[in-house]
Amino acid sequence: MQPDTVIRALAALAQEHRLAAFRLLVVAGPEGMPAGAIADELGLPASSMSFHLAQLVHAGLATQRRQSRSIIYAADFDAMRGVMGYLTDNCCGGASCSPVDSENSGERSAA
Amino acid sequence: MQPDTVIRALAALAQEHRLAAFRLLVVAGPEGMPAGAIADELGLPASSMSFHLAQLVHAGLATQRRQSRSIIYAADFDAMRGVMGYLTDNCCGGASCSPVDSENSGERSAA
DNA sequence: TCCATATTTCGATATTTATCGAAACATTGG
DNA sequence: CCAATGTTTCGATAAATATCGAAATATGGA
Repeated sequence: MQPDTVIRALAALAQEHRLAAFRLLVVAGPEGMPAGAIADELGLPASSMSFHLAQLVHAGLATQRRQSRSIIYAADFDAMRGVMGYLTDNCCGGASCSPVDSENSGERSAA
Repeated sequence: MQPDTVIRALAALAQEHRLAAFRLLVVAGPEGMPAGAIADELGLPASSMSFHLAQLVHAGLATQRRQSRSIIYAADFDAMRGVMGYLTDNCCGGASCSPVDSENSGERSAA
């Protein structure tokens, strides 16, 4: 993953409403969530939400598909994995920054 | 780690020169690096570099200490760990987002 | 066809961010 | 005390971003 791609992804997540939206998409899983439901959940006007969702898509962190009248957004987990990989490789001092601690057997579900 | 803190950190890293600077600090380790050396490395005017380094410090990702005439910046690895933990916990679908291939993916792009 | 629903695009505006030279500030050495 | 060095702060400006109502664009159903 190239620095420019990472920067776009980080910029997309570095905003209150987009981070919240992305978290909703992560919870929603591969099936995704319609734009209106996300806007309702976050209490944002449709046009503002559309603006932010478009940025997530443009950053490669979310996908977009139409289903009847709704447009369904879904998190792109591969892209997020790529970002995490880049940060681990380039922005962490060795393995000490790895989110999966050595004592933990590999799962870090809820904290 | 609170969303607001994470957002500030992500915003700090979501900029070409700051991401490059932070990577230099990560390589430099706890001893850190003087502002001038970072500016030289990145080919930026001192005032621009100072602006970006201040943002890294304000975001909590770097520390600042004076040593004689130089001001030494160093990466705050705990803060970075905190960011990684938040992303893993909240922005990844379970453990599937863990960068398992970080060791053998020979990707090493320059910033 | 006509209307309701779901979402995006447009337009205008306010805020934030990035840039960099010049000037100011702090520290060291002569 | 004065000059040199390393860095920050100031000022001005350009560019990007966030906001949201209104209008436009799809889709589905009566």
